[in-house]
Amino acid sequence: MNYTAFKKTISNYAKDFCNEDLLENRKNIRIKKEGTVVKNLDKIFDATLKISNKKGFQAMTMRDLSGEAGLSMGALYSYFACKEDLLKMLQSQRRSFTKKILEEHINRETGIADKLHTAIRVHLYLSEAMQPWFYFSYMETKNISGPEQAKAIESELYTEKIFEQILNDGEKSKVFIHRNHKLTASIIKAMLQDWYLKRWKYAKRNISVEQYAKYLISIVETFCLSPEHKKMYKTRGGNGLH
Amino acid sequence: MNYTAFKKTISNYAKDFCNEDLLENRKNIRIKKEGTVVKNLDKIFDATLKISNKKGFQAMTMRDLSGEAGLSMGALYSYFACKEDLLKMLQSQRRSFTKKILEEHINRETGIADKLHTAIRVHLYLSEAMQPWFYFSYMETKNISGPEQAKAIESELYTEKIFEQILNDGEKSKVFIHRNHKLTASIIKAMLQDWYLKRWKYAKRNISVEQYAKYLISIVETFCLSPEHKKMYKTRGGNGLH
DNA sequence: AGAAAAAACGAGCGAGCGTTCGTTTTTCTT
DNA sequence: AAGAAAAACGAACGCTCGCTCGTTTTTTCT
Repeated sequence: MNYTAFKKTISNYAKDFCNEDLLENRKNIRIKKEGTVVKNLDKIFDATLKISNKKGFQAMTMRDLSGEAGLSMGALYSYFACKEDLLKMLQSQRRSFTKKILEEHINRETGIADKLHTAIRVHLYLSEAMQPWFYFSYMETKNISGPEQAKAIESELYTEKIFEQILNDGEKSKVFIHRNHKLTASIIKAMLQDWYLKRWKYAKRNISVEQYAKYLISIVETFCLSPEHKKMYKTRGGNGLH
Repeated sequence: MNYTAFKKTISNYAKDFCNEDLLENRKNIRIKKEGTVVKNLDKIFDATLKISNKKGFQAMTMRDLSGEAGLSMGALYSYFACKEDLLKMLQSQRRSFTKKILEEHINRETGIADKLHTAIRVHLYLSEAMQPWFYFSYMETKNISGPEQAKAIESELYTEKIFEQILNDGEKSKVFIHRNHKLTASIIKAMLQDWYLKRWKYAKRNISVEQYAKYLISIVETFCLSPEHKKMYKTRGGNGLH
């Protein structure tokens, strides 16, 4: 699946998901009409990401946010109780969305090598579609309160575990050779993160998310795929190098 | 060279270097005795990194810093004019030190493959020895003022360029195969950065900097080394896999 | 259209920030 | 040991922050 197709499928998905997520925080929001909440929370979240990714969440003032979101100070506080709650809402919404999409795509695949491809590709596509949030989440994790920080770290390790599991399963069925899979999974995660942490760099060099995905997959396969499977894969249409 | 040996050589180095760097900012420091300046700036820098890496530089108050460094508010302001200047001093000192050490080690090597090994290894060792600063520098870059931010980005691209150059030279002399070296250099950088950005993770798993270096080198070589050189290297004592 | 409900508004509050400077303590000099 | 120079001190200042609440504007309902 290419990136354009992927983006279409998730933007349909996003609408249903948003309403679902709202129910949890509904009690803390003073606004009655559902439509208004969705519309304005969207503006608020976008503005938060835009400002925070420039100067940091802590340095963003509520006056900055008011200006960028096009809502008065008073209006803002109809949607959340305090600055920290705004962050909590934003984090929990995006995190559960990301998890859901990622799992669905991986579970759809049956072959081990395909699972690895898909995990890498979908993670990259997700981080491309929601780059501001992925960047934000990475950069702000250490500045947030204890319980929230724990959730962010757990989420990070969870993704890594997915890769480790795939590599372990692949070794059992002789698709991958023996390696330190925990370490390889860490390194895959690091390479995935570079895409959304340094987007400015890749944008300037005109490297598309598809190209990056291909390259990343080729590195991992060169390192992990067993010799027999390397050959199979080559005859199936190259491994995307160069 | 193992990490312990490396650390010894740079701590000797650091003392001379510190005095050298002082001269630049000497005019803004109200304290006369050189020894006092060196001692207290060290305390101030350490405290800054400790607090900032917990809650962010912007969130660190001068009262926090005063407490952690063991100096009064008034005393602090004898060493820098304002909070932002403190950051500038810290950044310029550590950045030029890092650059110097890295270059010296790489230039000492003559073989292309050795240059690649050394570049990876020394960068990892440096980031291990100065982990708080490397972490700080990465996390705070986006929050600092224009000119300082530009220097940080330039420094990031500079290191990447070193790797790209080595890979290009290596392809010419048939040590490395043809790849997109710019992209490979990016990815090497990403893997190096993961070491100091997620040290808590690697510490918990008891992975030493030497192990990580070995693993990283093996990934890069599996991907880049030409078939003939892969064989040569294996007979010379393995490539550190598993 | 007019009344009631909902949403948006923004000046103002107290707390806490970066920074200053008159004073006290420590160190050096003779 | 005493006076001078250097360094450290910390209460106080002006300003900006997160957040509130009485008021105004917009939307909904009959």
